[in-house]
Amino acid sequence: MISSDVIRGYNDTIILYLLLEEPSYGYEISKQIRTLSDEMYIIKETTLYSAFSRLETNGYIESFYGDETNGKRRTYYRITSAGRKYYEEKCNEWEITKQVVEKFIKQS
Amino acid sequence: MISSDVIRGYNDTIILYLLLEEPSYGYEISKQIRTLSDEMYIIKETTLYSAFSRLETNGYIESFYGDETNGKRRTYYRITSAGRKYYEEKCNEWEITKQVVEKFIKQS
DNA sequence: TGATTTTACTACGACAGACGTACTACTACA
DNA sequence: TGTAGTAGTACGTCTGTCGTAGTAAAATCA
Repeated sequence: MISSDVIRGYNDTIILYLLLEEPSYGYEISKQIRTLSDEMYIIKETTLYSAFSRLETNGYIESFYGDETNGKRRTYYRITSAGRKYYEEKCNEWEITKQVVEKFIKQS
Repeated sequence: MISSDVIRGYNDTIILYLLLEEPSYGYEISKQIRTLSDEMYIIKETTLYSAFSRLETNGYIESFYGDETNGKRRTYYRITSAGRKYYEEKCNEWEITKQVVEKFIKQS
């Protein structure tokens, strides 16, 4: 299990990645993060929804209501072109971050 | 330049790494981070000194006063065995974090 | 000799992101 | 009818980072 502090800077990036192909909604994204990470990272609900609102405020995603549901009404999110651009930047930043961190890590 | 949010979870680890071989002090560590990261990451003074106090509170480092100085009196820090153990754990965690994050990153 | 720069650190308050807890609301199914 | 699963909201707290400012002593330079 990963501590939230180390992944903190990448929550937004992870969410954007999961919206690249098609719009999705909170509960689904939360499950995808869980399974794609092999249960190594389970995002907290409150963290996820506050990320959505931050991303929307910043213009990286847009929300709309869906019809079909298996419970409470879903809020779907769609990535914007600004969001795609931001995602690309974060991917580049990741490469640099990785290089920097690894100067201070002893590989076992 | 790396944004502080992405490296946030690794400030403590970076500091501990720089104390593995021999005790050091704030100003020196700050310069080492700067040069070792090729100017990619420049830690803020306040961030650094608050990390020291956190690490000491947690028993990962110990402080003592040095004699020689080129300015104000230095506070040196020495890593403890608990600190070494914590560092090792963080290195292992890094490997996992890296794997997880890279599932959500598109390499260019 | 006096002024400025560099070294080395401290104090204090603000802010953002993550999180705990609790709650709402609707569907499916036994 | 009630329990589990789906889907999301509200609210307050905590931690780490950072901006700003200030202290203090040695080194450097004019």
